Amino acid sequence: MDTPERSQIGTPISKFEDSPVFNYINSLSPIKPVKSIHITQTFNPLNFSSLPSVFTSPHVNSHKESRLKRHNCSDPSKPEFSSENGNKVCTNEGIGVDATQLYDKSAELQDNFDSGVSDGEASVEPSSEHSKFAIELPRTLKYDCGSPVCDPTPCCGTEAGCMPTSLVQCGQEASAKGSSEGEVHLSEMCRTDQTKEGLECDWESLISDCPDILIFNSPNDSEAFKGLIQKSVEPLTRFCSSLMSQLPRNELMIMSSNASEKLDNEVGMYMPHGSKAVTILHRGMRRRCLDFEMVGARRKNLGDGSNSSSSMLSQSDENIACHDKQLVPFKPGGDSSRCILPGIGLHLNALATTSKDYKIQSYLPGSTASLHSPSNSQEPFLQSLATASSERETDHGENGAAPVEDVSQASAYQVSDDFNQNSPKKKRRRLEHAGESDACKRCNCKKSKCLKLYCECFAAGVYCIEPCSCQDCFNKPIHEDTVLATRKQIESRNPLAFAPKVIRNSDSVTEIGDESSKTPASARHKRGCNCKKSNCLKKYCECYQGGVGCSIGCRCEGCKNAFGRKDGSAPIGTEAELEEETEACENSAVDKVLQKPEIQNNEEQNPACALPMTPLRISRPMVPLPFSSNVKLSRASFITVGSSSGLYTSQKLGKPSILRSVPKFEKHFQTVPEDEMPEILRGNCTPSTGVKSSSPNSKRVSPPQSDFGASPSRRSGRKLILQSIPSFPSLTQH
DNA sequence: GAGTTTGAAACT
DNA sequence: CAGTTTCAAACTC
Repeated sequence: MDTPERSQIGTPISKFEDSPVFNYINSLSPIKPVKSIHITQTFNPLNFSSLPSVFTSPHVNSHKESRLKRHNCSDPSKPEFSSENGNKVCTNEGIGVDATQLYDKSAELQDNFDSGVSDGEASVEPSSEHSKFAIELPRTLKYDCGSPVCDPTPCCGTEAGCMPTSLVQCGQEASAKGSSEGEVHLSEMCRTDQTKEGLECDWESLISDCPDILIFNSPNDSEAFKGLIQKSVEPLTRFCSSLMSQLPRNELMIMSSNASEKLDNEVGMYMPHGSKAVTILHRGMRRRCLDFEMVGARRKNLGDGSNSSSSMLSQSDENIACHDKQLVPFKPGGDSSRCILPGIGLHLNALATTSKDYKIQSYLPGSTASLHSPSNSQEPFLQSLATASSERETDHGENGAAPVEDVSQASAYQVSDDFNQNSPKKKRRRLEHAGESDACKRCNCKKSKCLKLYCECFAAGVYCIEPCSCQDCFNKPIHEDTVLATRKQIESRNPLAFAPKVIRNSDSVTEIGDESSKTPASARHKRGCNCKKSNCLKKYCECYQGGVGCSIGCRCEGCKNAFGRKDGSAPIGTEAELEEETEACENSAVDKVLQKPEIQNNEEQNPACALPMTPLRISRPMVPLPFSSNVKLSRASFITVGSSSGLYTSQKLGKPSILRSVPKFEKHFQTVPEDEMPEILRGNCTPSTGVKSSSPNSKRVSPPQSDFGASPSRRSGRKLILQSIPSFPSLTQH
């Protein structure tokens, strides 16, 4: 349905005109949709018609295209699109683009929309240029309208007409006013990493945010407009939600806080409670990840509306924030560092990354960041958008064995998927052997339907994919509802269930001098292990698997964890860490071997990574760690969502660490401005508390919490923790 | 590749 | 909260 309509749109009138929205817009705008034709053409083929195909297989479909786009655009030099709009165009696609570019792009896109669809008030700009972009638009639009969920008719039809206008206007304004300014209504626009934008938009917010832009003859008009938009919103939001669920692994979707919230509200049914509509997939993630955020955190943003950079709580928010604020400031040349997404994977949400100073490192707690890359920082984030594919390739390429995976992952997950090996197991092993097991693990569930934490995929917050050899798998986009519901259920039972199991201190990386910090010891398993026979020397041990030492929180027996034994009596604090680290150092050659990889990882995680990554760097991390920890972490990080509980935990714990291990984390802490801290973190976030209490594992988690919770200084502690995220150090306080 | 071991997750 | 069962990964042969 969509397709035909859309295509027709190009032919100016036809059905499109019929849509109420369209009509409304037309009435509003002096300009007539002559140019719509351009758009139409573009849209028809690509976007709407093939929606199902596009979304259906997140893994494959979108990637291919995205990939192509990326390549094309990634190259700034490429003038193809550039010309007038050129850079912008590329930006959309190319992740690598600067924030500014992105910003511009959004504006352009909007423009495009205008020209293509209805000019509405935006009319101001000449559409001629837009036509050029039209080509690209379709691409972007694809994602938008394609979704089956979305009502083709209302959604697409209207979208084309409506969205563009409103958005365009806002975007134009923003761009016009100030690209320099920082404020960006553009942010309101939705974007996917590559070019797919416009997925979701908060119409209301747009309208409210861009009062200047939108001109209504009368109050009634505005209301009417809203109404129209609203109508279209619902399907749109649905579509978005579905879209998100189906986004290709590498895709990054960025929404404004408002938009995201709206989505959440609208799509609540689709999204897990408190989860963010925004889905962020990063390199590490090949699959779509659901980002579950604390709603509360987000709320703040909402309130902030335009500027509240400070309040960004969730990842998505962060992202948004970056785009909104930071991105704008961004210069192409760049401070890559500015918009640093703390850890992409992790709870990005929890971390508020607004400040430029932030270094990814701090955030990156081991969780996500660690992953391969440098992506930890926002910059990486941005880069990733632009260059995700390239990076991956690089990274893995270095590994040597991994290349296949990386490559595949990088640009097209499909590839990896396609990269069929005869048996799933083999595939899996292959990958693992490649050393990049981390990239993606595949599960082999038989009875859990991949809806329990037994399933690594599910636990990681990712859908199972072809390579999985699971049976009766429900962990697929098709069963999204079930997955979300189950997830929710599990989270209700244990808020930390989806938190990264291992919390790492990324700080170490920052401080080059400190090798000790780099040691796994700095990281700890959130709950600790309970090993009895493995002596914490095998992967059965989650601590060992995660490449971290055991801590007091562990209930293991006969612990011989190479990364650090739990000292029953020893305080966990910094000292403990030091001890552990020392031990680790002392460890036999084996340990050393093991440790090395870890260190490397840390480095990668390190904020430094945020800087443009050199292939070397990338390569290092890529090196297969003896432990798959990286992998898991990476995954986990993405997943985490949830509740961020992990973060919270770490935070609480972290406090103490700050006191003792000031040197390590100090920097980070300093860097972090309170303003930027998420509400949750700042305040007594109930969530954290709740998490603690609720968590079944409270055993380990709770201790630190309780201790800290009592302390008045909590706040500061949290801050510190957030940045550094040393989970266990906190224990030391005692 | 099949079977065993292990410990987390889930259940009672 | 503790004990038991279930489950799937890790490991061994």
